[in-house]
Amino acid sequence: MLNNYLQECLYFTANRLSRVMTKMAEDEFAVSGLSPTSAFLLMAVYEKDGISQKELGELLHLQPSTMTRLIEKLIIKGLLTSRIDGRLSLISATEKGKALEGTIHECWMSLRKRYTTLLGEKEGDELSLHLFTVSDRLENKE
Amino acid sequence: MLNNYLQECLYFTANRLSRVMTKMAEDEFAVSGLSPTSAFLLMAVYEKDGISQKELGELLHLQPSTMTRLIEKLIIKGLLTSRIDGRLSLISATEKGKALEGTIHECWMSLRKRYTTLLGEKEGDELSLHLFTVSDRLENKE
DNA sequence: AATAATTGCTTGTACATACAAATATAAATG
DNA sequence: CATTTATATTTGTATGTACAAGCAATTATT
Repeated sequence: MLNNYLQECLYFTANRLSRVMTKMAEDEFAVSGLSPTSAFLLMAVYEKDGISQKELGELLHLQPSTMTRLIEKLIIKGLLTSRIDGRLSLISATEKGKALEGTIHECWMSLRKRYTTLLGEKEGDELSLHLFTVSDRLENKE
Repeated sequence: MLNNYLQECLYFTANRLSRVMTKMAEDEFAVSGLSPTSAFLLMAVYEKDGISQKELGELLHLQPSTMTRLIEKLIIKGLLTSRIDGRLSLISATEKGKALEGTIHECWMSLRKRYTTLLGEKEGDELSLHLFTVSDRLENKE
């Protein structure tokens, strides 16, 4: 009976999956010396040098204060720089930051391989896309 | 291109969904004065008075140290008691804890209603069950 | 029975994320 | 142009969860 509650509650199942995936991702990204989220943040900066902090937050679906803290750490590590433009904070990768691009990409591929091996490639990708659209539906309507 | 990375990465989509659902659940459980996880812990104790801390952890898929901390808080609130039996810690609800059963059940139903309204009842339930089995598959095979 | 190994719980510490309030800049309105 | 409002960021603080190391109690081995 309680098991039903747990399996049927999207709060619980989503959080559990999140914990499992986080552990797996931290494991795969460990060789880069970065948390998975920081790694993705860097990827976003590779794609668009000088991207604003706000836009980064929207991409990653993280709160402004969280962005401040994440970026702060990466600046301290010497991987990012920021310059202020009006009320925007524009973020770029340093040389040291750019040097990590290959490693990060490899980590991301290992991670993907690891879970698609367990779930099947098709199912893994479909699930991920599904979760993306579900989050949208849950968030964008009030 | 980056968007693809984000939509295709189960780490990201799972974590995003987890954040969305956590916020929704905290919102719905607020009237009970409990975090959603604490509320589910109490539900587990209602179902099996004197359940061991270990078994609770297995049900909720949380680490032992996390269980210690969660239970500790609920004991301080006067909702649970624990007694030691050998190396097990057996957990029961106090009268005050039992008095919350109705409220908690209502919160859980509102939460479920809230997301099934957005996703459809069938899809919401199926997704939850799916995430449950996916987590199992990702965890139980090494 | 005495020592070793296992099991369950706790404690210290750390990390990711968030909210609320504060700050700083820009835009809009009178 | 002065004042209000909106926007982007930062800071202080809080919460949930976990890991690693330690402690305590039980079980196994000799």
